[in-house]
Amino acid sequence: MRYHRIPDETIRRLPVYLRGLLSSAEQGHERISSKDLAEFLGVNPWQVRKDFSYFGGFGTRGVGYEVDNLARQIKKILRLDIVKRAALVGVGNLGSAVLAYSGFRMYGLEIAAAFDINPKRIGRKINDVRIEDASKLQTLKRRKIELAIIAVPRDDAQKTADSLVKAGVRGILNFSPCYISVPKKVKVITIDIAMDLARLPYYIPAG
Amino acid sequence: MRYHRIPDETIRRLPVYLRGLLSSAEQGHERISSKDLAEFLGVNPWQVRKDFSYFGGFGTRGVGYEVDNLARQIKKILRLDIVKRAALVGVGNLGSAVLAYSGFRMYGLEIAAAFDINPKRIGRKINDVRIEDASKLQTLKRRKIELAIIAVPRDDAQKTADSLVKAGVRGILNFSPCYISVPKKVKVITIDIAMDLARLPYYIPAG
DNA sequence: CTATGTGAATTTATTCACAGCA
DNA sequence: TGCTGTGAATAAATTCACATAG
Repeated sequence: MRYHRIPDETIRRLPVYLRGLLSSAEQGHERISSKDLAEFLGVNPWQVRKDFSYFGGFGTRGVGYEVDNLARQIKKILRLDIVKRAALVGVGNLGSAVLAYSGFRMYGLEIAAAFDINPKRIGRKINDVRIEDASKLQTLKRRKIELAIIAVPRDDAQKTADSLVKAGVRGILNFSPCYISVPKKVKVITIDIAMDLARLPYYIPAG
Repeated sequence: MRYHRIPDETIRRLPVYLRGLLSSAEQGHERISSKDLAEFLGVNPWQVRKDFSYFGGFGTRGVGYEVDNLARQIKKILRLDIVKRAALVGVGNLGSAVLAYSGFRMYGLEIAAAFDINPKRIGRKINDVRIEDASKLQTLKRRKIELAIIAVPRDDAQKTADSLVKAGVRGILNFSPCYISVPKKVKVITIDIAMDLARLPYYIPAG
């Protein structure tokens, strides 16, 4: 492998591969070929191999990939090899669902704190996480929590992000349907549920 | 404008533009320039103009875009000009949040039906939608509902998708963390919350 | 003989620079 | 003059084809 910039799309796919590998391990497989992995995930085998090749390749020619090892390598690349803790801000409908969601664990992610401004919610516990007053967001700094999930109403999203950045957060998963502006060193990924649904009708020819 | 295939990425951005335009209209603006729209959404002005140019261009040189008209045009392209009804399958934590979410309306989308297999949930109402027995999925055909949201546990996702396809559904928003296989005529968009969060640490250099 | 790894070819998407119209 | 619209240039990503290693 020669020096390459890693394509962003490759990074986007790594968690997909990881998911497939963890499933495969669950099913007791020790080895998997790019073909089988690709099929399971709905992508192309050569895409899989190309993606891995950016990191030097993890397989054995003629054989395939060793499932556990590959999963471990990907976790390392994604910096998921040590458990990462995240804070949730906004424990409404969506926030509560996120807090109750069990799918983070497989990636070594843990929702370790939750915040809200609603006094009725503060103090309650969901999934062993006590909901704290959102005015205490600065405590994230000394708690060394650098990831956050924003699930507040749209009009509060930007100032929530500002507080999070001030508290040292460096990665934000944003569920609010708006663009949020942050310093370059902070990475934001926005999920807009309605927008994704809104894109479906385009692909459905007149009916 | 010459004949072009519309890039998929352009389609992906159209709902983003629409969101910006609706916000702009809300704030009382009648016109907007590609520069202002782009800034508001966190994209480049030339990207905005290029995207619109695939459809022939909607603006007036030297002036900008007429907000209402542009929003209407985009809705038409996305086939959101007439209200589209969607069914939700799986009314657990995430499903309930989706059902309670108010953000669909702005795109002319409506969650018009909800299904679950849990007898405790069947019959309950959330947001005026009565939860029906998931064995009644076939009724979607005569109700002319062609969009669906899957929010069931991972291991039920594929067979839920199969039932939906059988019921005539042609667009699926899948919240289950797995690939689901469908006929080519059906479009699936998968949102995997954990996966998106899992991608953040990569962008955060050692700390 | 099998399945990986990777340069090269191709396709797709972004960015630029400026012509064209109000 | 100002901002759109768009070919052309550039960059990025995907696909291919096959050499290579086990």
